[in-house]
Amino acid sequence: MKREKTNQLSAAQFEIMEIVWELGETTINEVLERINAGRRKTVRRTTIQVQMSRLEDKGWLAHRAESRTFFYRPLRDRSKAQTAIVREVTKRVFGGSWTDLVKCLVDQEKLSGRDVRRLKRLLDEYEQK
Amino acid sequence: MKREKTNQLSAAQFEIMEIVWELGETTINEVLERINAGRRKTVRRTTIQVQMSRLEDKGWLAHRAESRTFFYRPLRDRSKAQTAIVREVTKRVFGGSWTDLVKCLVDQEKLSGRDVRRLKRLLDEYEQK
DNA sequence: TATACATGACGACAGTTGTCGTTTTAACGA
DNA sequence: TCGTTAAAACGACAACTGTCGTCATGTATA
Repeated sequence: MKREKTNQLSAAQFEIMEIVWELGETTINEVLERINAGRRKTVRRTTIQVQMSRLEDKGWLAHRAESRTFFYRPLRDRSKAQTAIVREVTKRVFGGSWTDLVKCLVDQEKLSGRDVRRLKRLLDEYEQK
Repeated sequence: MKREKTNQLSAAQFEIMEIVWELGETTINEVLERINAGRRKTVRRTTIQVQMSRLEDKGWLAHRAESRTFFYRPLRDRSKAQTAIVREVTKRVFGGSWTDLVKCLVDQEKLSGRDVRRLKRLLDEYEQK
């Protein structure tokens, strides 16, 4: 009956986090502005506000108040979040096989020649260690 | 106010699909048995039933009735589903950069020497074409 | 000072998800 | 034939999500 709680980022929440990671310490208005920049369908301020509160509940953000305005800062790294997501997908979708994931990428034939060379270089570097 | 509908697989739904992909054509009971095999916390039959109905609504499964029993079969490939998920993650989490995704994997230092060699071979083959 | 304005607080709502419990009904065995 | 039983149908519910609208209040301005 009870579902375990995850504190995982939803799509909209990740998008907001991206902006906070980029700006370092920021306000609802700044995030709102970024979110709505070049968007056909814009969202309201309260939407962002609620999501940022939820992000705080989940432990991704913290804020301090300066006068009437809240300044939010990220509590966790972007790379940590990315890693967690990739790990989850690898586990859930590829039975934990990292190579199967990469194989899936390669099979999509979306990699350019440069991409391939870049990856090989990455792997070479990795092998050095 | 209106959200676009996705027909994307949820975690629990993907897990059920995995079983259907493996078994080819199967019943609720078979799926239930697999799901509950080696699980601390088991789920009820209706849980599976509801999820499989939802999968049918979303276009992932179809069924035929034989006597009182429904036989379900997958309508889409496993690899297609995997690809869709990887593509979505790449786009949403890595700004569409496949190489950044792989870099994230490599940075986790979870790849074994054999993994690396396997990947390099994969890339070599890919380069041939 | 009086008032408009900006900002966070609250509550709401429909859609999805993960999970059940209960009801109906067809099929099978005594 | 008739009761038992297994399957699907139905409906429910709490948690989360994406999105609002409205309210209270402190702040800055005329």
